[in-house]
Amino acid sequence: MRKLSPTPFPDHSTVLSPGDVGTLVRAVRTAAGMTLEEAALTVQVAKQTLQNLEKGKGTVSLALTFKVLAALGVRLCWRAPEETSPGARNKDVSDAS
Amino acid sequence: MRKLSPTPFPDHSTVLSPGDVGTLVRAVRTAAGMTLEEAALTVQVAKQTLQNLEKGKGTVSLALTFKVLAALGVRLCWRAPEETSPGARNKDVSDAS
DNA sequence: CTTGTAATCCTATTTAGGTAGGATTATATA
DNA sequence: TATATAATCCTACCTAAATAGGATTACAAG
Repeated sequence: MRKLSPTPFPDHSTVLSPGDVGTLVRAVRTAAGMTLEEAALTVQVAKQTLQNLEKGKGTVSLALTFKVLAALGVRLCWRAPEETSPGARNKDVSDAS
Repeated sequence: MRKLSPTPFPDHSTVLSPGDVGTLVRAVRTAAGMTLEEAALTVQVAKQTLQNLEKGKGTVSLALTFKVLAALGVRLCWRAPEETSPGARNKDVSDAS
């Protein structure tokens, strides 16, 4: 029985690229002890697609992405722009970077 | 000169569906006083695509989505699963809904 | 009401995503 | 080293995304 080597979680909490999503997804999946194919079956998405997502290819659709994130129990949250223009709102969530 | 009616920001900070992304993008865009076509030009994406994004169609790709979010100055962050399985990491942010 | 403009909707074309299936490579353990 | 299995890579097919362009509708202000 081969052991799944868990990949590290991102060091920061920000998610601002497909690559960040991929790192996150992979970390959660491996932490849960699921193989790529297992996860693909669970989430009901092609293993190739899941791999593309984990590899940070920005080709995956939003629908698929949220489907995967939901299945893995990952939640995203937003932060408004610094000071784009007067009237901009902001919700602090303990910044990291 | 017609006034742009700003759409409200989401009431919650979580982003767990294409619809949430759309609401967010539209709120930021209108808050910045940009028209849909203006924004499309700025971000360099077809106005139809931007509209699909704002309308919550999950068809838009991750790459396009982050391109738009970056251009609008919106940042996303993640929260690990509550207690998916033993060994899972957790970052408490006291969420409920 | 009229006018200017933003948003929505529509169509066609091109490109790329999503998928299944299998082959190949890497790697953890015995 | 041998072996089992996870991960990566590859091919091909079909559907859908992304786009440009224009028409239509909604709407705020004069």
